[in-house]
Amino acid sequence: MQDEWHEPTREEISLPTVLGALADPARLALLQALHEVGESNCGALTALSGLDLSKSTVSHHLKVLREAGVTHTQFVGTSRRVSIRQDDLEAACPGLLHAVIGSHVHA
Amino acid sequence: MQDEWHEPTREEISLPTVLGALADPARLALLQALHEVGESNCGALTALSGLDLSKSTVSHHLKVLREAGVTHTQFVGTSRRVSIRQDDLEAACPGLLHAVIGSHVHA
DNA sequence: AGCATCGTACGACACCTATCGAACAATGTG
DNA sequence: CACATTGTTCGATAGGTGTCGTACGATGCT
Repeated sequence: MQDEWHEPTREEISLPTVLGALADPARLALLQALHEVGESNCGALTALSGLDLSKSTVSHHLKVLREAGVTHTQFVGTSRRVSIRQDDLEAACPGLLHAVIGSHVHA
Repeated sequence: MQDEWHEPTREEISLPTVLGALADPARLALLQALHEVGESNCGALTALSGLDLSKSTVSHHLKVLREAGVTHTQFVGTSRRVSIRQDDLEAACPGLLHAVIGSHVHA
């Protein structure tokens, strides 16, 4: 496969798209878990987030986060290393990530 | 008609729902206009936001914002007075409104 | 009363989305 | 090489969403 996906550049990150990516309890849970653990792979993230979703669904959610510019994904063997693009998000939507992570998610 | 709609209490405001309400360029534009002008009615808001949308569509968007707990709506004659629930939002999702309003919306 | 104005509600349409299972590709391990 | 592991992709399906036009209701004005 390729070495990386297409992820939006910092300038391409758009507020509505980011908000849309975060407007889902499952993705918020994934983001929360990711924030607590720093970086992780898909499988571990599924467990950490406490979500009961199929592999394909989690893969879909991570894709949405990635394509919105929220997360960065690297290929590591058969696994993926997912992390939050904190600096890029701070530049594109100042304060947003902190506000979202700060709120305890009462869905 | 009645005197007010059902709007969620401060405790009922949920992060995913608020994010979902904000995850639309039209609603962000309405919110931006509302923030600049303080409070307004539906018609004026449509003009101020620079949106080219039908009455029913704007009405729909304002309903989404209202039901998410983002805005408060009062009946004033045949018109409506719409305002942002700044305090409630700050209590439910600290920093979120400021972060969203702060970002210049490049949709 | 009659009419205009402001906004909501409804039905319709096209489109997007969350979810799943199954099939597939890539890599690591015996 | 055969097999297990990790994710992605595809097809399907059910349900949500943005948009519009039209019809309606409430209020104000003449």
